Amino acid sequence: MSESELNINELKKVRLEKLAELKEMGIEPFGRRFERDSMAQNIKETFSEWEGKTIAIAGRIMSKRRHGKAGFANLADLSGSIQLYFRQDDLGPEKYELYKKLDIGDILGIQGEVFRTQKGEISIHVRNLYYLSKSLTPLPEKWHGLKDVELRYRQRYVDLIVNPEVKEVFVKRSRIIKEMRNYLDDRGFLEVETPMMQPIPGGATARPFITHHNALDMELYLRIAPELYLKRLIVGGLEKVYEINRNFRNEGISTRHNPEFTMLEIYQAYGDYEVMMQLCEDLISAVMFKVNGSMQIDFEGQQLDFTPPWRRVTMLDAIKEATGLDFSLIKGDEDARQAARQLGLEVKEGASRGELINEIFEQFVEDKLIQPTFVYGHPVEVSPLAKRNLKTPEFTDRFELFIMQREIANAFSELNDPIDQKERFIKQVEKRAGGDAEAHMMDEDYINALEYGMPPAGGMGIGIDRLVMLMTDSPSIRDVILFPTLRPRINEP
RNA sequence: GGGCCAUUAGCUCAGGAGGUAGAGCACCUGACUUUUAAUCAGGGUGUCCCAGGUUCGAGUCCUGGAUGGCUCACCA
Repeated sequence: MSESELNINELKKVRLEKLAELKEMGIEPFGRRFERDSMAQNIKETFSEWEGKTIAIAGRIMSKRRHGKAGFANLADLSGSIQLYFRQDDLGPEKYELYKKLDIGDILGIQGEVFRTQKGEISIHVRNLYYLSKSLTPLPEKWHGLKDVELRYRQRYVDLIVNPEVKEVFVKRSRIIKEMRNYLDDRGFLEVETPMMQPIPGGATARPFITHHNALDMELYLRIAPELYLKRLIVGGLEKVYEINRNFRNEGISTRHNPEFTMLEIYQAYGDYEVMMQLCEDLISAVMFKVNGSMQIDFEGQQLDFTPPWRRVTMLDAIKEATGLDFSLIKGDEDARQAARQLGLEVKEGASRGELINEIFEQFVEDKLIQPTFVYGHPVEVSPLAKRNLKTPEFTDRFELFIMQREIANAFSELNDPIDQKERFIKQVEKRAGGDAEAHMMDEDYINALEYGMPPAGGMGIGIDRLVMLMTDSPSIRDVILFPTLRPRINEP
């Protein structure tokens, strides 16, 4: 006997005995294909059409109430759950014995007639039952469900079985993404796939995961963003492209950060950041309406209103509003450092005006942005891939969408000047040499692509997980990712 | 990575001031042919997260560790 068999608990032993008994009766406990013709919720919603009819249904036994020679059980499928009624006089002693042996968690195929009990519960009067899968491990308690968050994330399959609201979140997540695809496909955008493993990880400032390719004997990085590849496609003439896929960032984990997360990135040739702003507002509000049926949602007790148009404010105006500081009057780096110190910020040696503007924004403004708000006009220092603003070249044509203090989208007019781009890469490389592990690496091939000529373009990234959090009122990113990253646990299933 | 908190039965949780382990659900035995958190009678199934230490004695106190949650830092 192996150790795991020795350590098996009593509850499991009982089920293994039942399994053996089923086999002795000639019943295969792990069945095969079952042709079902109905779903639980559908039967309940349109009962009059089903009453008295014989149907076939399949699902998992979630509860059982036996009364001597008759009894009930509840069967759950994807749609919901429905009550089953078993009666020895109708089933015969052999099949009734199968009912008696049922455990909560077993997966059955059922044939029977739809009816309503004396107490009014729509039910199925079972005529035949087929074991499709015997459950050997008992499920958590029916009333409280599974609450232990660690177990919920580690064993999401159990979470999905016993906590119906979890299933709803992920069904909704799927619908949100589907509606995004519909929206973009309808407007002529082409969905593409670009490398997840990149020799130079670009398109964002973040630490990458490093891996190694044996045959090529080279380091590869899991992508931190698809941006530079998608823009190569804009150079190539695909004009309107998007990608919905995972990014990987080797950084801290929190309620808003998972090492792998899903981004939607969109690029449109001949557009700019204002086109993207419009697209962003249209896209998110359209998805919101299709999925939620309303432009208002509750998030952690806060009413959010997605009705367009959304507020638009420059970063400098937002700072002025929150702090009283008018950076249009604070010109040099030294004056900026002085102003930042007055706000109580710890100012790094040599911090530039643009960097400080960004820092002040993050410190004093972000947490005030509750309703959907576009903040635009970011300093060029923190926007190495964005086009400069024509009138104020120290700022870029860039915006971020904030909802509920979180950055949901980031977009800009794409920098298509290869000479400017190269200079900005060089600045990033200098920062990197100075110890900033998140600064960009030089990407010569990307410069090469730009040198062939990239049409002016607008580009945007939308964090899908955070949007799903908002739309499903989920406090943690782990609630919207089926299998969030956790430390592996030894000696546990 | 720092701070705070948590970890007890399959699940949800109690365990006062250190005295040798509890409840509900689940499970097992029996009764019950339209119940529904079914009911009734009986049964406790445990590495009290791990390793040390203090003590006559530790689920409880101390030290270290593991895992998780929140939070700060970092970021999207």
